[in-house]
Amino acid sequence: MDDIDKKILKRLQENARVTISVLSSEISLSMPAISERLKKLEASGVIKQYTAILNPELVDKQLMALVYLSFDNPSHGDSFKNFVVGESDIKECFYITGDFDYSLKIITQNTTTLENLLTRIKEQTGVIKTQTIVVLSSIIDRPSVTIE
Amino acid sequence: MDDIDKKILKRLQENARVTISVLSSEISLSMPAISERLKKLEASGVIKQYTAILNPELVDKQLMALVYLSFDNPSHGDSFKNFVVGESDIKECFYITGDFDYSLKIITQNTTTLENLLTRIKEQTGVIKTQTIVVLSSIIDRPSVTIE
DNA sequence: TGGTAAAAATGGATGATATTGATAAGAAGA
DNA sequence: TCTTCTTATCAATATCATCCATTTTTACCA
Repeated sequence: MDDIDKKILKRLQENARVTISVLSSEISLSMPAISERLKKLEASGVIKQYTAILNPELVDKQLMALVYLSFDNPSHGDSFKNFVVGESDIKECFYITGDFDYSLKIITQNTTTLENLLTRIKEQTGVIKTQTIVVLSSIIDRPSVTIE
Repeated sequence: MDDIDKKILKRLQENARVTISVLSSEISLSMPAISERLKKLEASGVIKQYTAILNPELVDKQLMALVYLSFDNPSHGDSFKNFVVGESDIKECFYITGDFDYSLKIITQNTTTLENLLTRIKEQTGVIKTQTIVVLSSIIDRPSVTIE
């Protein structure tokens, strides 16, 4: 991955719908050259996905919360993973160091839907401790890793 | 925003580089109609951004950490925000309820770069307490909010 | 250093895709 | 019912992406 690839990635992070012809003129490389590099970046897995970032308030997801939880023993990891994958309002799930085992980021409609989700979480077998923190405001929320 | 708009958004979340002609045939609506709806969704701010999600391991960002911090009084919010905006390894910064004032999600190169960033964070005026949690593994990491 | 093979870039032609403008269909309100 | 606004379609044009043959560049090794 050289400087040209980094320029392509940086541009696609800013705007994933940028055309190859625009990339071509900005980077001063022919369109087929850009196109081939892009295909390789996609095939190699450097680019995981192209996605549209939506405004949460405008699609009726007004509440963000962070939930931490612990299990009585580590054997419940697989079933918990299946649960988490099926809950579309759980946006992040990390296995972490510290007092808790997992951290979750939840983006949901309102306190009612949060309450229901928390109930489902606490019903998972092996969950012995949870802590919920409500996000009051988002200072920054950058997608993914960035190329310098 | 009707069902057709939701279909467009859902598809763009899956793949932000999907062409209008593909959307047109999938949704059974003419290309100009899709194009116009898309422009409106962009102009209204429902679509905040199109971005490429990169593989952190393949762009040399191997370490994720969650940092919590408190201020001695609320007056330092503005300067802290400026600081956070300038630190590209800080991916999320939320003002939160609970024992701490802010939560940060950091994606960085290694323990050395994390240490340096933590030092800079603790140097911010008014910071009286921090806690750092290292992410061991990511179970799920979904971008943004989703349309059902 | 010079020669060779592999990789990457270019240019022009072709095919696909997007936009424009004119027009028609459908819904809401007087 | 008529008007008006919105949203759709169609056809033409313009733009864009891909393909393929050729050239240039890079990397490697004698």
